Amino acid sequence: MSKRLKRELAEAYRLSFERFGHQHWWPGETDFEVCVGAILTQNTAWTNVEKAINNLKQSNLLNPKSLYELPVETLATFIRPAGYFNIKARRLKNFIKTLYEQYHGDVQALLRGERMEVRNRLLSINGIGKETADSMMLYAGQHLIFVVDAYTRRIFSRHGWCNEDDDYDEIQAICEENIRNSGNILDYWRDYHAQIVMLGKNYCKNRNPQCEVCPLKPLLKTEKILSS
DNA sequence: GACCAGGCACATC
DNA sequence: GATGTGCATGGT
Repeated sequence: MSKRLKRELAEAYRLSFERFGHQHWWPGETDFEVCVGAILTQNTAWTNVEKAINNLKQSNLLNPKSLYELPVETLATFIRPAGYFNIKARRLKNFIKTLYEQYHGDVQALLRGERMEVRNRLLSINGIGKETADSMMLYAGQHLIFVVDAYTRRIFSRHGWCNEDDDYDEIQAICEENIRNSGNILDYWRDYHAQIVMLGKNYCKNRNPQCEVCPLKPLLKTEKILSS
């Protein structure tokens, strides 16, 4: 039934890995940096996020205590290159307030616990949605949870692996059920999501997909599977 | 100059 | 519950 789906998703990874190699995500030296990056990269190119993070690093502000004490208006000036800097400054402050006041600035403490409990804990922070929460859990924590993003929906629906209008949780369920391997699943899911982003950035733009040179081209002509 | 980027919350119907 | 809108910089 979904054997074919499993096979295609495994093949998609293999083809992408062959092109890009292992991505060793998430980029970031500490789990705290991963969380900050997860908020800053919302609807934003990573190159812009890097500038913002470097601004914080150069001023020795990239730690829970410093950012907790930094006024939100000042924070906004540092993260300006990441775009949406006013709203993101508030979102970062919301996250850090919870982290600092309830978990002593300990990211591992914040991320510790049963998966849905931790997820709901993160989702209750204004400015953290499903993708941001799941990214923190998968990459900063050790949680087995699959990160879905705009590229995932686009690539999966174009290949018939999900429906165009499936919501976040539906696509996540498809991924978690059908993307398995016999080795280290945590590492596999981390790099699988990274590969999806690489494919999306390079070959699957909204208006102008580059299917001819996409490593997934061999999979494109297959008939649609997975209907409900 | 148009388009795009690793979303999210909120208003309105 | 579905749909629309504001948020903003920087690269192609």
